Amino acid sequence: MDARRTTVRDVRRRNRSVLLSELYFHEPLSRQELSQRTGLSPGTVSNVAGELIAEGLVVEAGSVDSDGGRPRVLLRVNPGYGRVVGVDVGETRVRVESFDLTMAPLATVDYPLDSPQPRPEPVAAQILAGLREVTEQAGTGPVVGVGIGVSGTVEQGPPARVHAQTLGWDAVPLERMLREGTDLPLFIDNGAKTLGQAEMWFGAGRGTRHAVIALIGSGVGAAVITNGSTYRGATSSAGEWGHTTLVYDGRPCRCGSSGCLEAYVGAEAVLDRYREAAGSPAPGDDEESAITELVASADSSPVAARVLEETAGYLGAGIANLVNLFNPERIVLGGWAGLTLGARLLPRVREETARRALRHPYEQTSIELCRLGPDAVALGAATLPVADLLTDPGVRSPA
Amino acid sequence: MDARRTTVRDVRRRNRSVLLSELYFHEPLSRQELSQRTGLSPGTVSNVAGELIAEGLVVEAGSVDSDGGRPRVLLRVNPGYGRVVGVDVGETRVRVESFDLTMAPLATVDYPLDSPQPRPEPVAAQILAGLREVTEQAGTGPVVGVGIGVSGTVEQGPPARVHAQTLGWDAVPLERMLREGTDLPLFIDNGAKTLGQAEMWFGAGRGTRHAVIALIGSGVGAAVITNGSTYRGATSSAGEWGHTTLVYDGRPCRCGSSGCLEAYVGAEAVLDRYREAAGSPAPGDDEESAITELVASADSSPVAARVLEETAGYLGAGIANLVNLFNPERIVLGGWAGLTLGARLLPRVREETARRALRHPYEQTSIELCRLGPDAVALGAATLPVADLLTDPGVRSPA
DNA sequence: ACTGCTTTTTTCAAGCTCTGAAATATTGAT
DNA sequence: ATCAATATTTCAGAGCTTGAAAAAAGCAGT
Repeated sequence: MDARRTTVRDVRRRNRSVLLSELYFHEPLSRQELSQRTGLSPGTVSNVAGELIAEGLVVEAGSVDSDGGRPRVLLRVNPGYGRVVGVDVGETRVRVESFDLTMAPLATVDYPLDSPQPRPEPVAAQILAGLREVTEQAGTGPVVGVGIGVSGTVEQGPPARVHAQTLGWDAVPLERMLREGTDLPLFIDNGAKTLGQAEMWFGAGRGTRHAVIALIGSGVGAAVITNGSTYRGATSSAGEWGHTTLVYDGRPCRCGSSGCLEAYVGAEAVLDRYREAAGSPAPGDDEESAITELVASADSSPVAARVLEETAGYLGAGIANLVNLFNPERIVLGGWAGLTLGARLLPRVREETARRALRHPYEQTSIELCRLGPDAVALGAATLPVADLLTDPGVRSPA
Repeated sequence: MDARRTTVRDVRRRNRSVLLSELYFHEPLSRQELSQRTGLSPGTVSNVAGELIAEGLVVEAGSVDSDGGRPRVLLRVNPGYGRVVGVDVGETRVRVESFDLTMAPLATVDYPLDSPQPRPEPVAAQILAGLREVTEQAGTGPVVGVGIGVSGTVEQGPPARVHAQTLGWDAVPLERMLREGTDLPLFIDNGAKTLGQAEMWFGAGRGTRHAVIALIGSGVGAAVITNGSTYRGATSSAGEWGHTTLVYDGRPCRCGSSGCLEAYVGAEAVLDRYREAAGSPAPGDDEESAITELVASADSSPVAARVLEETAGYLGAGIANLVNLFNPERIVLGGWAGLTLGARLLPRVREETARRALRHPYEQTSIELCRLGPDAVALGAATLPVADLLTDPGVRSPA
């Protein structure tokens, strides 16, 4: 099927990748441990590690006793080998953040969007300005790459194009637009997917290979991770959980269809349902505080309690669908509304999911809350160039 | 992540696989064409092909002029290298079928199941008997492997266990039970998945890498193919489309939940809905003829027309969910009921899907009918050992 | 028949890569 | 100092692919 030849050189590429990845996620490690973990012979580990050290990607860092014998020299990824930048193009602001190679944050800038439906050109300009800014601030070493998480679906190009209904963007060639201002490697992806990536590397998804990060904000989205990598489908718009029909011919959804999950458990939808049930809007200046208020009032207000109870039902059913279709090891519930609602509703959501999902896949799944919060979109985006580096560490020029 | 070392030997393994697969799906091919298609140098192709020929996996088959020069020698996979057996453990019978390596059918035997809830032991005995039978009948060459498609979810072991609610099987160690009667390599999988595999190789899924085979029989299932291979999830029970909630708190489903897709578009459910609407059961002795009758009567019976129209709506919504979540290139509608209903309803189903799915992923998808019919479960199962052979052609002993 | 021309296959030295075994390095204990 | 215990490095050996050159196999014309 996959008619791609393999040469001896690919062997080295792959083994460099295996070694570096192992080190990245389990540092510090001695050559000897590395040999055991990767299955490579000590000779090869020594050889490859030497190469990586010479290139500056890896550094020796102290040593540790080994009862009686020569001490083990510990190796780590060199955080200063280079920097990566993550960009979060949200619905209200552009955030640009830089990190060292081990994802320690270095600098951040935020730009508010001037309109809820900003034109793409100024946004691209903001991204480029932010890029310059964080690059000039703290940190040394070349920028290895830039990851960009956008709240919309991204058609992987080249050049990548962005379709974002909420921003009013249709097939915006963001990659080409940025390309005019920078030569750095660019990685553009959907924001929900980059957030999912962040949870997989550093949050509640750690250690699993099959997970779904279910995100509830004003809208609803998901990142599906299968076999350790983000599931994209044919044109990388997979995972549109929010617009999955849950209530046939139910409430109208902003996508034009009706009965979508988002029309029931999205923050906006929850508040709408409350308003209809209570006859008056939920208190709070904005969606975010309104949801918080709603959850807080559940103990005293029967109406709020009922709306939340119903929400748990819908959400449980939506999650059960994920369980049945994807059979993940873990479902991670996040997004700002997901966290607020989940803090109270998680046990009920688990029950409702159990009631509706098939027993066998349900038993294989744990349902948990996100650990990183909704601001991790930029972190996850910055992860993309690092992942690329780990997958194929070798094409780039040494520092 | 994937801490697996690679050695020089893997290079040969992979290239053997690439070459053999290319040949399998595009034969006949000359060495020179093979070199172009795989990207391997002529020298390597010659070398690897020679090895495969010596082992009997590949044969030279005629030659073809090449204007003016030395004629090209055509190569093909040797159909007589060995045989494969496919088993279909359905709800009413066990079918065992043998094929040559290129999937030309050689022999078939059927055994009716003595009860709708047969005990596993006699079924295993029937499989083994069928295996002996088809092996002794037509065909020569050793049996390379046996694939088994079971109507239930299969927990890939080892040993593989089968959970089949309709058969009344719970964690049946089918692999171990068969192992006592044969030493052949066994591949056990869900019947919907093997049928999907058959459609991918020889049916409506050919040429795509991302597809969903949606199957409607008495129940409803699906096989999801991503990146060219069947999606299994963490414990290989992924793709349970039929028990996905489509109508929140809707009709009760035999799985214990309610509002499942299966409770609306499964053959049994369609007939139930007709009975409720018409006040009398649909004509026909069994489910299959009843569905056929129902479709046939739609032009004259308003009730039948309405039930079918509603079915198209539910099915369209269910398919739209697949489109949104998996973003496939193609949706293939099959199963005996799916084919009968689809013959009439396909245009309406497409419309309903379009109405409910997101525009972008919908435009990437074509919706078609199965080409192989529901009997291809055994064919698809027999495909499993072949796929294994193509992936790693080398461990086995030469013919 | 023989020669020249064209195109396909095979052959082969070179250059990589991993491995297992042996050699070397490093440190604490005697 | 010397020994013992480990950790690393070195190195010959074997397996791969490659690109170039050589060989093979027809066809056409003389």
